Order: sequence, then C-alpha cells, then structure tokens
Amino acid sequence: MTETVTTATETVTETPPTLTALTTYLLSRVGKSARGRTAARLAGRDLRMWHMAVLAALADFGPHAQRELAERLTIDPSDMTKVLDDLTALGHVERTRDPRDRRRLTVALSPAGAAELARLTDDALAVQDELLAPLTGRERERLHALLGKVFRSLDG
Amino acid sequence: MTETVTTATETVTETPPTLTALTTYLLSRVGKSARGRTAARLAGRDLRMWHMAVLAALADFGPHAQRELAERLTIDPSDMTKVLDDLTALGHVERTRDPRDRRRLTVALSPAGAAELARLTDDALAVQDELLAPLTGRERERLHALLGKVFRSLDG
DNA sequence: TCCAATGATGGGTCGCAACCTACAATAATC
DNA sequence: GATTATTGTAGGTTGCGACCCATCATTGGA
Repeated sequence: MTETVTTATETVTETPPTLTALTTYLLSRVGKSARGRTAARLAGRDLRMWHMAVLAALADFGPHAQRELAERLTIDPSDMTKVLDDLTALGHVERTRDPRDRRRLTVALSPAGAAELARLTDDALAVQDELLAPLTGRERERLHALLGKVFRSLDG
Repeated sequence: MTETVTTATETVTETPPTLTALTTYLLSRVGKSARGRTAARLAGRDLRMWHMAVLAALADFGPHAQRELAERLTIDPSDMTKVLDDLTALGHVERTRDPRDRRRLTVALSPAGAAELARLTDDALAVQDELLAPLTGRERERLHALLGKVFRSLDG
C-alpha cells in the first residue's frame, strides 16, 4: 500500500507510454539526440551543421553560385554569407567573382575543405555508430531505408 | 554545353548524398519535421509539447508531486512551474498542497485535462499519418520498433 | 540612358528551449 | 531552538536558428 521506500532518492524516469506510442515522438527525441551529438562533435572543430552541409554540397555537386547554394540548402542568403565567411577564413572554400556576372560569387571546395569534410563525416559516422549501437547491421539498413522514404516525401 | 535554360528560375533542391547517406542526418531532418508539425498543431490549441507531456505523464502514472513530474520529464523545476500555471488556468490540472508535506504540490489530471489529452493525441496521430504517408502499415510498425530500440538506449 | 531586378552583405529582430539564481515557505536534523 | 535542506516561484540570461530589411554593386531590359 503505502510505499515501502528504501532510503534512496528514487528517481522516476520512465517516459509516458502515451508518448512513446507515437512514432512522431520517438522520431523527435531520437532525431534531437542525433542532431545534438553531431553538433557537439562539430563544435569540437569550431564548426556547425551548415558548414558541413555546404562542404558536402560542394563535394557532391561541384562549384555553385553562392545564391544556388543557399537555394539548395534552403537557408537564408544572408546566413549563407556568414557561413561562407567562416569557411573561407579557414581556407576550406574559395569564393571567386564570376567574370560573366560580376554580382555573383562562385564558391568552390578547396583541397583542405575536402579533407575537412572527410574528417567531419568520420565524426558523424562515429556518432551514428554510438547512437545506433542497439541495432544490428541489417536493422540499421532497414531504418535507413525507411527514413529515406519519409525524407524524400518531406518537401513534395 | 552551356546550359539550354528554359526561361524558368530552375530551382536546385537535391540534397547532397554525402548527407543523406548518414542515418543521423535523416533522423535529424525527419525528427525536426515531426516535432515542427506537431508543435504547429498544438499551437492551434495554444499549447506546446511540454503541456502534452505533462498531461500524458499524469494520465499514465497518476498524480505526481510537482518535483517528480519535473524529474520524470527532465525539465527544469522552474519551467515546470510555468507549464503547470498554464494547465491549471485552463482547468486541465489540479494543484493541491500535500498535507503531509506542505512544501509539496500534488498535481492531478482533471477530467477536462483527460479530454484535452485525447484531442492532442488525435492531433498527433493525424500529423503522424501525414508524415508517414509513404510507408505501409507494416513498414510503420517496423520503423516504430526500430526507433523504440534506439530510444530506450538513449539515457543508459 | 534610365529603371527595375538581382546577388551579396551587414545588421539587426524574434521565438524558443535550456539554464541559472535568489528567495519564501516548510520540513528535517542536530 | 537554531541551522540546514528541500519545494516551489519569480525573474532573469544565453545560445541558436530562422527570418527580415536596407544598402550597394551590377546587370538586363524598356
């Protein structure tokens, strides 16, 4: 009846089933953890998510007009300016003015930037390994495929 | 060679494969969308995530000392005060002083609160249905199970 | 040639979540 | 009975992400 309490402080941590029954809740929580841990790693290199996203876009699709970069990553152009300020200062990216339209800046990945991107993806994979530790290899593949389906339908 | 551009503004939106290859990236993006959409729905009822979490905790585990609620949901006690202020004002929750320890407030769900929680979970399920539209029923179950495994390993 | 549109930038604001500190009331301990 | 610890409250701060506006240089079109 009345709780037979052991002297300890009895921390109650179980999450309400009403919440854990929602896939959206799990997605939100696990996603937040994924983002948080990755951000923490990147912070160790004085970078944030957008820096990595820019490097990845340049590596995958080649040089962009700065405006196109912002469009592709759906980030405000003025914020893109700031991200690129950082990356150029670090020598990871080269901004050159397009001679055919001198308003435009062409952004290209430098070798140093490519190397940094490799390090960042290693970091990200390490975090991923840690986060997905309870899953087998096959389960991870499955999870990735399912998330991919959902992700591709996000904008449309 | 030089792009044969149709007059349109040619928006480039494809996400860098370097990013989409990372499960953590997909988790982060899909999770953010889940949270965002749900938050938008709740905002339609002038509530936020924490309000729903509190109602769910009370529904699932019964009355709590206010302190325990904060502990269970890992929220700062001072923030919990504000959330409960809202919920009591709406009549969704009853705060009564514990006669055995007059420092403590016992928080209990009211019938109105239970009804509101039902509406909120309906909202959440609607969002979930929309978000997981590209998945079959079986796939959704699988996704939920996989996320559950990861989620349960988050704290430990 | 003049005007409207565009690309990039600087310098903001806003909302939210998380956190922190001081304090009043009450309880527990010595 | 005096001191220390705990509960809840009030009122902050901080950091971050997203967004917005004014400005300047440049270009393209009327």
